[in-house]
Amino acid sequence: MNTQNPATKRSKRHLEIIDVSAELFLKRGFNAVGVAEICDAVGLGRGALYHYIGSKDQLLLDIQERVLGPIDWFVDEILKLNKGPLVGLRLVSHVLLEITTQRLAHVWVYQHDYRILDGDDRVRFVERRASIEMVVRDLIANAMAEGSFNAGNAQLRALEFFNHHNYTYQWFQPGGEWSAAELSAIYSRTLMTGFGCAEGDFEQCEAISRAEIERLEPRFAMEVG
Amino acid sequence: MNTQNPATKRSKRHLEIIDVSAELFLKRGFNAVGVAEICDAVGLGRGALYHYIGSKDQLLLDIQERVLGPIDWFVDEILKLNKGPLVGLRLVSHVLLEITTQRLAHVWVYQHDYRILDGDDRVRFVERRASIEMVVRDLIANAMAEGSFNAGNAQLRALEFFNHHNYTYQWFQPGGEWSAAELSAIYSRTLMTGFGCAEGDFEQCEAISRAEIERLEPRFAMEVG
DNA sequence: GTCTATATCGAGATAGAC
DNA sequence: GTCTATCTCGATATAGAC
Repeated sequence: MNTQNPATKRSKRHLEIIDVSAELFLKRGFNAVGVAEICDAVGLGRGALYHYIGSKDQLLLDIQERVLGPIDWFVDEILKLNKGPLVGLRLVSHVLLEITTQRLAHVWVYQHDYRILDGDDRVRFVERRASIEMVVRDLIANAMAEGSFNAGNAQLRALEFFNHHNYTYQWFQPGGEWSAAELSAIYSRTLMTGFGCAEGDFEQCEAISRAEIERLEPRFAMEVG
Repeated sequence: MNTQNPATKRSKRHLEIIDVSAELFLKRGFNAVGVAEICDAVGLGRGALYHYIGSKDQLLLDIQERVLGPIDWFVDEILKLNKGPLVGLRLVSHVLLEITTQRLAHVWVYQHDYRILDGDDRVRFVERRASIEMVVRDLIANAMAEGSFNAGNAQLRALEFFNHHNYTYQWFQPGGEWSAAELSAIYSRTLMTGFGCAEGDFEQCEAISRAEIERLEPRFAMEVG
């Protein structure tokens, strides 16, 4: 498989197909769902479907883009803000969980079916993922340097950070007991305290972060919607 | 798909096929690997392969058994030990990471391809997984009750515990920087401290746990090997 | 136990009328 | 843009000789 990067603006219909497909892939995985099933779900014949999607593999890339696109945007905003490493981490936590909950099906596919990619698509995917991981690692290294966290291996701490967030899609239930905002606050407290952050520092970080989240929210909603 | 539960003792050859298959599924997923490829990898024709595996779906169940079997065994031992909730959690952490690192390919398949199961197989799988989760939730509830952890929602804390552990297979590299034992110690410290556990309590738990791990190790090796 | 040949099915994708 | 008919391929599984 080797597919072009999607540069074109997608029609409303195309977006609908992408989102419906993600829901189908969620249940049994990308490979187990046939294009016939997608046709039924969106109410189109084979010909019309292929007119939009190009290929089934391209559909996988489009689903991934709807995960990584908003995250990349938000992470850029975080770096521009430059409010210190603790706030930075708290905001990364926020965006990871917002996407997990708002695009749950897409995240399932993103996390599970990327192994189907090969060639340039695979390379691009891995690089993009690595760049977000580097941002987190650097934030953690800065938090250690300024004394907010205990000294330690920043790389391993970053892996712990992603562990803690990236498994959430496995059990999260929309309309259940917890919202993304609540989970982010709880996860961040557990992690930062566990990394040696003082209570007072965390509370201060929490207050600043909440204000920034509120400020960024409308633009983020535009980006995701 | 609906497959019988594997009750029979498996031959050495059969085990080899199961393990080689897990390695193949690791890279591109269960559905993307054909039986032809498995035949090539183990050096058998179709007929001989099917003589051992019964069906490709049964292979999936056998792989899962090689993850859940040792975990169930170890968790039973932990409950029999009854050394308090902190030690219990520390030992669950240990076994989860030992299996993740010693059976990395199997864990990939276990985590990724269980959605292919349906009917009774799916039900059994989910129930088995839930019973381990309940053990952890109860240990956490006990830790809260005895004051070792801050008060809070034990269910959510259990989800955080599994988040932190169960994503490790995604990035763990055999022969890399960290061993399962090291990761377990680090994860447990992060989580317990993050859950409000005092340093001293954790150190005491750590000492007891290490002794128990050493004591159980030979029998665990038998179980896994 | 192991082989080869084959049955049977459903997959992704395309052609070409409308 | 959308449809139906069809192409081509590779999948799991089985049959039956050795």
